[in-house]
Amino acid sequence: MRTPTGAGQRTATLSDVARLAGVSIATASKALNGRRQVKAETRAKVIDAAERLSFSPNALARGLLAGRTGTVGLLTSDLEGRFSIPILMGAEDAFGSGRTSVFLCDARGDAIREQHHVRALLSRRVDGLIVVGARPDPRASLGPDLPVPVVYAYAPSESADDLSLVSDNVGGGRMAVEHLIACGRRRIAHIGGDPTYGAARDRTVGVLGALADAGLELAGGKPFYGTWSEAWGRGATRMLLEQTPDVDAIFAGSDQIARGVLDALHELGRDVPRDVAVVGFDNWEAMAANARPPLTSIDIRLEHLGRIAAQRLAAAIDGEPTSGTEVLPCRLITRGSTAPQT
Amino acid sequence: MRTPTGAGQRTATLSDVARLAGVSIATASKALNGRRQVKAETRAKVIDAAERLSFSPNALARGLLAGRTGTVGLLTSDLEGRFSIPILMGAEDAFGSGRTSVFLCDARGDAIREQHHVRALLSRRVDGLIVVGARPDPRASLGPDLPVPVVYAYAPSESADDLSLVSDNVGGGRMAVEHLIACGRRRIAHIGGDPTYGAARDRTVGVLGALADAGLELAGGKPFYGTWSEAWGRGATRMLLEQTPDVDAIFAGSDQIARGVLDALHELGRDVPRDVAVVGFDNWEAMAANARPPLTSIDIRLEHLGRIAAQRLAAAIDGEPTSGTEVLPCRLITRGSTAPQT
DNA sequence: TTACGGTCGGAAAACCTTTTCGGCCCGTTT
DNA sequence: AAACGGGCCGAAAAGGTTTTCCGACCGTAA
Repeated sequence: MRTPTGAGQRTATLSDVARLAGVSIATASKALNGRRQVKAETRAKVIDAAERLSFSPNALARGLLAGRTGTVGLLTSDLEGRFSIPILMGAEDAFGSGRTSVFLCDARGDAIREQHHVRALLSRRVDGLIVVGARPDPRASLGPDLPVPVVYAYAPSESADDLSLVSDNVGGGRMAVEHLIACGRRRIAHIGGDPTYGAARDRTVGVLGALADAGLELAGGKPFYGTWSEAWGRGATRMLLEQTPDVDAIFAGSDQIARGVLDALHELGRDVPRDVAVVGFDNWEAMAANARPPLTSIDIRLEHLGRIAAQRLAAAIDGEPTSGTEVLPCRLITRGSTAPQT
Repeated sequence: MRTPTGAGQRTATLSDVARLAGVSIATASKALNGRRQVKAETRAKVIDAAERLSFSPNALARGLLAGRTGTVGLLTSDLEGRFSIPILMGAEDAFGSGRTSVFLCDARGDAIREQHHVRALLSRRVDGLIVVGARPDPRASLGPDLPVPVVYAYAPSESADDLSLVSDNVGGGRMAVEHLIACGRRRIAHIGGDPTYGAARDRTVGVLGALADAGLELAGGKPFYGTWSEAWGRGATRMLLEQTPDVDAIFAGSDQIARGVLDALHELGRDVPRDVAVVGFDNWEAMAANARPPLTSIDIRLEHLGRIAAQRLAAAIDGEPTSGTEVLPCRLITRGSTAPQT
């Protein structure tokens, strides 16, 4: 066998440790794992030997024996990592510094690649999978007969037998509008994103609900739908103001759209937040915090989503599976674009 | 043993396949791996049995035996995934649909977490590591005596014995200015990022080089340094225009800064690109493509970086290690903010 | 009929760790 | 003095795969 590169010697194995410590392999194993059938003195000798050899137990052998690898796959389809990295962080946090590691693979929204990765992960005997879809709409299930539990996050599975975790877009829309109302706004418009996204429509549902509860009408008469782009935010704002000049608040379907909204308002000479308050969605830090003024936004708490996903997955691995769709609440992040009216 | 959740039956093993096919384990293995000491008819029987049981070989057992796992760890410290996801994609591409998988872990720039992940990856016997730093400056080496080869990408290692891959910030700065000159600009200013970043200073070096070659001076007299934010881009632009009103081009140290520059120029009544051309850096799609006008930017080709990193790592794993720092060229992406003067 | 070469299948070792069970030794009790 | 019990340690099996080597069988040539 060729010696690996930067590598020094072949990695030490347990029998190397045992030999150096002058004990059997079994005793070495027990000593290192805290089993208490070894004399303290013997244990110390073994531990010392292990350190000297910088021994690290072979997780392959351990996993082979235990039937568990302490490994979880996070399969994403996110092209920019905006969603998956926070979810990954949350999941890592949930597993803490324990034995379980989370590994991320990117399928790029390609079903072939996804299949490839699933096979690779399963052959490596991960204990479970977290699947993060490309967009928040329901996606095809990986199937009912996988050998490990699966949790779908961000995008739910089409199958009700799977466990899915999604964020509460209806509640988020409601939250945005309630905040605007609390800021004293009454003529609230909504510039949504791509209407082929369920999330876009759900947010509108929340908007209309909150308005109805407050006895208000949607300014502009109807929600505007377009694309998830700044350009659409600009265009829609111009249309809206032309048609309904007395708008005093705009809830945008995403932070990108909100950036366009801010831009257009600025150009049209409307002060934000004095004349018009603006709320975005996603709390995409780079977009929202750097806007002028900084953008109030609905945070969908992806880290939290990842943490819950990991908890549910751990429970399922331990034999307590769940199914159905769990809807996680959003959170309002207040910034300058909605400073309450004075 | 408890049966896993969504799981059906225990996963099939090679001996299950062998039994179903009526052959020995050895023969089953050879049949599935294309060894040619089995009759075609026997092979067919085995393959059929494997499919019926949806057999997938246990990579743990295989790796244990082979001393190789076909696994590479991508250890990142990137908080938003803007850098690591493209690098991950490039690396996955380089390994193609072959046997090797790339798994990403996030250390969040925390040395403790990084150590933890390194240990976890090594105990799982990855064949190599790609380390992606948090920022493009040199970072501490993981050490010379790891049992597997390591490639540092984006941020070089402090040790010359390691192999590092970085993007050519000097060349990128040069490229931006040369482009502006080619567009007919002569009074070119530079609004850089955080001067504690080597990358910020390197880009300036390229800028000054290109200007010198063309016999030009830097407009504004000196490069401006600040932070990597839109706010800084806005502020610096205002300062710059007050002091040097006849500027006809601005090269910004990042796309975020460039967004601020565009914003300020717009506010000051300068048309882009007619009065002032603007070039950004990073080619951060969401920022650059949605700017108004769309932003010409220097692309540091992270996918390419990931691809090369994977190739070098593969070579090192195969016993042909390299060391030193390899500098990869950038690429200019032309958009509306520098339409050539007519 | 015997010897020989080639083809194909199987037994067994190896990879590394954990755990069970048996055995040894020493001290204590009857 | 004999028996018993407890504390420590080691032998061995198990987990799933690949590979090496050996043996069996068949057909052909002498």
